[in-house]
Amino acid sequence: MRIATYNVNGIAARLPRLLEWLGETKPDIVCLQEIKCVDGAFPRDMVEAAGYHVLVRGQKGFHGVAILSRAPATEVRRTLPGDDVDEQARYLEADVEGVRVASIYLPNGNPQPGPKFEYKLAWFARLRAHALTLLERDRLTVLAGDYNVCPTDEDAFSMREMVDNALVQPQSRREYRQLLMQGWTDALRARQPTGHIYTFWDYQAGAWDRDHGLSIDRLLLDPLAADRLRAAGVDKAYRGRERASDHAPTGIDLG
DNA sequence: ATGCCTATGCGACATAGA
Repeated sequence: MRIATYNVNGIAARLPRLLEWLGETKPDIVCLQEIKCVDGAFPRDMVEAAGYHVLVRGQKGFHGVAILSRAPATEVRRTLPGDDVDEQARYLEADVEGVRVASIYLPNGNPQPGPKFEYKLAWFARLRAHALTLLERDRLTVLAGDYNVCPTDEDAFSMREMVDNALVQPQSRREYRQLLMQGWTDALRARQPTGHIYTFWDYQAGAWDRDHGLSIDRLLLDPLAADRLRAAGVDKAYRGRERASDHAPTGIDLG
């Protein structure tokens, strides 16, 4: 079973790329982030015609997540517990063929310090609390998405350029490390312990051509899923295509 | 030190992204 995560940076602008990628790589489950549209504006018909069921948690203009699946999906929750007034569409959780999967769009947190950074850390803490309850279920679980954190210096092209960025701050890294320590396995790091595994290249300053990337999109596996991990990788070529997202699709193969 | 680039919204620039 192939499970992938893809921050599309606007589903309207990215639909040709998405359909192309679905047709060429045929993932079973896809977690999308930054669809940037309300539920009703998601191009459901086109995606269904490509052979996928669609769950959407949208928002006007910003953020927004979705889960696509070849098999029917049952929505489990569309908000992260712990804040009744949080309006931002950053979380969607579903069951697909016995796999619990979450599409996660963690807040960016820039500029830091400031309220956006505080929101990021608070959101991270809420995710940790909920992730613990998912682990306790002891079922096949995959938390896939844009975590907006570079856990180590190796996950950023330049620490000098990133030093003030929310993605590399000790507080952000601590939150991510605490999440992992619950018992999750970072699929890409499990398959490639050292070196760059970039998933994002900024549109600006020729970042793609210079390979100035960040490793921020990832799939976290519970112990049952980790036991079945066969492969993990970044579909890097899609970042270089016409009108690409600034993120590349990233995925795993579970045996 | 700053902007670089891209997408969206009721738009003719501002905001957000990372």
